[in-house]
Amino acid sequence: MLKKAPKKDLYEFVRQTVPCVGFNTRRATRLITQYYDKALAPAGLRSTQYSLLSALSMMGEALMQDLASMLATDRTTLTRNLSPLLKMGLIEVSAGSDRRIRLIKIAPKGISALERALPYWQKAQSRIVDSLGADNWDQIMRGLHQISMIIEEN
Amino acid sequence: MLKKAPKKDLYEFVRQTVPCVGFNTRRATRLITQYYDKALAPAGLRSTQYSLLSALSMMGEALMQDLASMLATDRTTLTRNLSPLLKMGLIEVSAGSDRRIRLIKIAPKGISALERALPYWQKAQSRIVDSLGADNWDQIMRGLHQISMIIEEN
DNA sequence: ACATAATAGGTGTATATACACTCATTATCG
DNA sequence: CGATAATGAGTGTATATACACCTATTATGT
Repeated sequence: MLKKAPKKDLYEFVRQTVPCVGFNTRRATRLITQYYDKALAPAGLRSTQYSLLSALSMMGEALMQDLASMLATDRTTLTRNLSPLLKMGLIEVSAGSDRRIRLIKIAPKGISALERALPYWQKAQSRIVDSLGADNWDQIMRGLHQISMIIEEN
Repeated sequence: MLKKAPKKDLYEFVRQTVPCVGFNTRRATRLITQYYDKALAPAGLRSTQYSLLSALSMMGEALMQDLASMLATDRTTLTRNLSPLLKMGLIEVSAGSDRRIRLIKIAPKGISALERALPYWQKAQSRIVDSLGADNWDQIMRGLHQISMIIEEN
């Protein structure tokens, strides 16, 4: 029954029968991640890796915990996410005066990688934002941040 | 600098400096998934598992591919997602007349698990939707479906 | 009928994600 | 100053995710 239904009907079906906030955001995010992963593939980066490098390029040197807050990932997830970037030489890790601390920094090779990836990201991004309209996207993004605040403010 | 900033400032910072659709949806989805995972933990289910059982309870018997379309996951991801549910005895897999096909069905034990989880889900869900307002959430959800359509219609 | 296409699904591998637990280092309090 | 608490980070394990590649079965064209 679902097999032959056009995509649009499937969306209606899903939207009307699964009201769960988690289900719908996760579903959309899977599609979005697949989309950006494919778009960034020619630059040799995955979505998460691009985001991480992007965040690092804006933050300068960062502690694991600051980065984890920024990305809203678990601290231990970040350790695993950094590992392929470290292996590729795109980031650098150094020790602070407090010997518990690791300072994470984007490496020159990481900056090159970001620059190489930028046009691919831009193309993927604008195809979505242009279709949505900037105002519409801004509304959605604000909504997502509202949800984030509701969750974290507890 | 980020360390001592209140959460609200962090959101503003993130929103203004990382415009990426993928980054923002993934970030919010991480928080949302963590939230539902915690909420559903007393019932012994993760978010994905609850969604899967939920979808199955609505679809009746389903092919792998229909289920994959419904959830917008890769076919092979679904195989792995089903495995813990199968191990817990919450779903059943049978063969169709076409011997390539696997028919997936929720098991009686799965229905019980869903029923046990429902009040936990309801509480988590309404805390978000009540805070957002139903109209607001509906807008966001429509926005996410719009993005999904833009991506899949290509 | 047989060679070839198409279809349904699984495995190997790599990354993404988080919890429970652990280790090392620093801060704090008596 | 020394015992204890707090802090910063890593590992073990399990699930989530998808791509490349593979197997088995069915459909199709001549």
